[in-house]
Amino acid sequence: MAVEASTKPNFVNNFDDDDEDGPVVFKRSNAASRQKQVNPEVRKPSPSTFNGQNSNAQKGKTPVPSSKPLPVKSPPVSLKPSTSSAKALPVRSPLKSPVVYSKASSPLDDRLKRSPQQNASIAVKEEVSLIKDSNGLIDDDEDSEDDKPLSARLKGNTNNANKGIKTPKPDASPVSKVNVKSPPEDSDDEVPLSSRFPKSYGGTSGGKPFGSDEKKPLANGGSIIKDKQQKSTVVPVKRPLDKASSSALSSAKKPKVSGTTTEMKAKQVTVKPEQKADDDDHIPIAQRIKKANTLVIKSSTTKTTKVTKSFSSSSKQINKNSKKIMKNSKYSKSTKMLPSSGDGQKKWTTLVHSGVIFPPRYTPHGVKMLYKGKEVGLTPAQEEVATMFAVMLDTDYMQKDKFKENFWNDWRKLLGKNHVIQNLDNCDFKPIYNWHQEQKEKKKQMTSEEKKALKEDKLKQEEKYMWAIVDGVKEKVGNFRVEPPGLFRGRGEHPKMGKLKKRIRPCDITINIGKDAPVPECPIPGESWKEVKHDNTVTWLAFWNDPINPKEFKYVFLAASSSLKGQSDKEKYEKARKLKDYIQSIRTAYTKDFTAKDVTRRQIAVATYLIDKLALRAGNEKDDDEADTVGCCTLKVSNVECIPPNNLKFDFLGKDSIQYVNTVEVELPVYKAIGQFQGGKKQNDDLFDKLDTAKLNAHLKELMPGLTAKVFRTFNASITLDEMLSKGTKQGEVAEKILVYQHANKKVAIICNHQRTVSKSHGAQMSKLTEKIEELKDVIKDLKIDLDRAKKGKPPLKDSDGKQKRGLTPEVIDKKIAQTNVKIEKMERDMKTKEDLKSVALGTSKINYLDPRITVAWCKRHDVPIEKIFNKSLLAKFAWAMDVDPEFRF
DNA sequence: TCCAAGACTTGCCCCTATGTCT
DNA sequence: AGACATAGGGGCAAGTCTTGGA
Repeated sequence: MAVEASTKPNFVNNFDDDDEDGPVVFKRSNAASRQKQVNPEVRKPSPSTFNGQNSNAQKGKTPVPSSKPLPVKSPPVSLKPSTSSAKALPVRSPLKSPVVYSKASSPLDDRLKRSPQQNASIAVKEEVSLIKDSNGLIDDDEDSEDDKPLSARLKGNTNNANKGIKTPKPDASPVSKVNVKSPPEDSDDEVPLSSRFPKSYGGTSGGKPFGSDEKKPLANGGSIIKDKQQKSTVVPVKRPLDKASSSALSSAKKPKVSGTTTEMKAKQVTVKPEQKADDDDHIPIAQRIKKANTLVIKSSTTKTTKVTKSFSSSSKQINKNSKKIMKNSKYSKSTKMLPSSGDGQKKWTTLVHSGVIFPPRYTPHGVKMLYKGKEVGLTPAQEEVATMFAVMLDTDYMQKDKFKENFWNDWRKLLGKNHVIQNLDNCDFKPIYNWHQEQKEKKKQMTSEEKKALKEDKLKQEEKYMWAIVDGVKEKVGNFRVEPPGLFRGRGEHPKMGKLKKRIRPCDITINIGKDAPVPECPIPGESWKEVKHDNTVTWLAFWNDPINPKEFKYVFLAASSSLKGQSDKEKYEKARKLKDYIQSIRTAYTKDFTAKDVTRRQIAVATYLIDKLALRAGNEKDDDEADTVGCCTLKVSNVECIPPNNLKFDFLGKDSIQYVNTVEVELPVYKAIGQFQGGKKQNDDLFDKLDTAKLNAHLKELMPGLTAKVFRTFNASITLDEMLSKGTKQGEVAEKILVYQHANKKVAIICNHQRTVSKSHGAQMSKLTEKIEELKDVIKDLKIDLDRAKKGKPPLKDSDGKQKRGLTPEVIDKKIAQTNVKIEKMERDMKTKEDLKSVALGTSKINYLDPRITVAWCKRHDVPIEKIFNKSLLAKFAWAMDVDPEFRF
């Protein structure tokens, strides 16, 4: 149904392959020069053989075809007048200015009592541990066990008595305190299973009592290691279990390609200003009904009766901030959300955008690489690819044979059979590498004016691509830049790493745009889009097939701050909140099924338990041409070790080949079931051989409409935050409250196993801090001596320069000692925090798992300026959550 | 019922701008 | 002013889940 965008035949394109001869206007982007180290710590300087160097920074400016301003009319309804370039379109503002909240929301259950959980062990990569030990300061409850698996750190344990560190430990509570009180039956339900565990099942185990910690989802992290496992062939055995995913809620998705169609000749765009939030005229009745249902469900929690109490300082801050953002963007924004997408169909009514921008064409640098010590001339196309490789000489990819092999296979095709270069081993890319380094250096040396000019220039070229007009509202586009060519950098042991990711051309790209909107002009003269669609059941603006895996797509979407994304974000969290109402029965159900006779049923029960307790991902099947990683449903026998009496040790590579290592005490029936599932299987066989994510999710949907495995992650993350914040926040300084927040954030990150590589300079930084602390301690020693002397009427000691110190009365000295002590304490605290978080990534959970309303409400309740927690982008992304009632609880 | 296409979310790392310290 | 540290944002890979169609 798609319509041809342009009438021009493609044959003209002189786009890329033909770069050499290419008259084209492009320059390659410098993406290729970006180096990513797989493992920075191991990074070795370029291997002898290939020495390369880098490519050009192709950041050139792409000649952007003249773009005519869209003939968009500004909707009369725009909430705020836009400024300047805003073209009078209303742009959704990230924040609503007046932060008002309602008092309506229910005080919410504080029944969520959960205790901390976990223990586990991780193999977090480190290099710093040494230092840590020497410092002797890194531990305190739960915070400093860097070498432990992330999850392990959650435990309250750690007998460290905070060597001298007086960190106001924010909330030792939720994590380390054992929740002894036995709440009413259901009180715990909303809490991650793990938290309840001990009570319910008091797993004997000689192991440490499950105690507090283990109750929440255990997580943990580990080093980033890759390993390869083979996929065992699974013989899916079906189970009658799931009747066509009953869930009324689910389903109902897109009616495929809507009106793409032929007639699309760009007409004048007429953006309808009208519809916004509540207009569902365009929604099919069936959906409206659904929508209505949804609303009912949500009503109690979501609706915020606007009341006027604006809350103190924080609110002001928010206002201020929002203004700032608006000012920056120069656009006004509407504050209303789009109508709930309900389940689906129509995502927009009118859509106008400018398409995508292409990376600049490759500009040959002419630097010759060596083959067997002699210079070799390459064509621009050959040189381009050689350069992609050369710039990666100092990355870990050079240690990977697969990378080199794949690169060589693709490059040699370009070289041709009879080329001088016959193998990679005799290649020396160093000259190119060196050239690239020089280019980088030059760029660095540019004056700030030059840099600024470049930046402005780029902005000017890109401006028009940055925005889309959705239903009359100006929204930011996310990734409007087409990915430049480069070598594929797969993570872990990806079988395709090193392959050439070819240049994307207009004829690879499908555009999706409103029927009445003008089709974006193809920026490459003589070329045309592959197709132009008008599908309003989807949100993408453009896509192309991934050159590495043509079966997959790369989409251009709106930015995270857009209403469309905000809406679905909100729905995600609402679904997770809904799980609260079902969690008890779900847990009861799967507990019962631990001993079911039907194996599939038992596997579903155990898998659900693991997903709930450990926040594991679902674990879809993967192809052989992907890195060998697993999730819950794809765990291999070898990934789980049974340790009597009832502990399970998990060790596997999860998403992004991040290692998950965690030893956890489980309920006896689970322990036994795992043993049974392993029985008679080989190490590499699937642990859950009767299960896959489709079956699992179908089952979950029977328990709660719309429930899928990943909802548990959101649920557990958010509820953990909510609980820790509400239990851990005390009266006091804002800084202390922020610590409480960070602490909770960290815990969630650990639960979700969100890791990051330890920075290269971490060790050095720690040593430096230690040194400074030692120096200050020496200062104190001297001061004490002076104090002593001063009290006896003697003059103070001479300073390091041998000069006599003056004016040191005992009072002055006392004061100095106190000040220095404060300094030391702060440094020690900082150091501890740093050590603590060196391998934990806090951002991921903040962006994806923590319901922002929890944060906003907490900020309001405790007078913490929201921008202390959310940066500019998060404020924009979570605009929809800003007016939440301060009493909101997840 | 199964598979694969399709759409969207999640996740880690790199680079750059900015802030802080010396 | 230069060195260093850090936050933020972009980039893009890698997941999850739904749906259409055989």
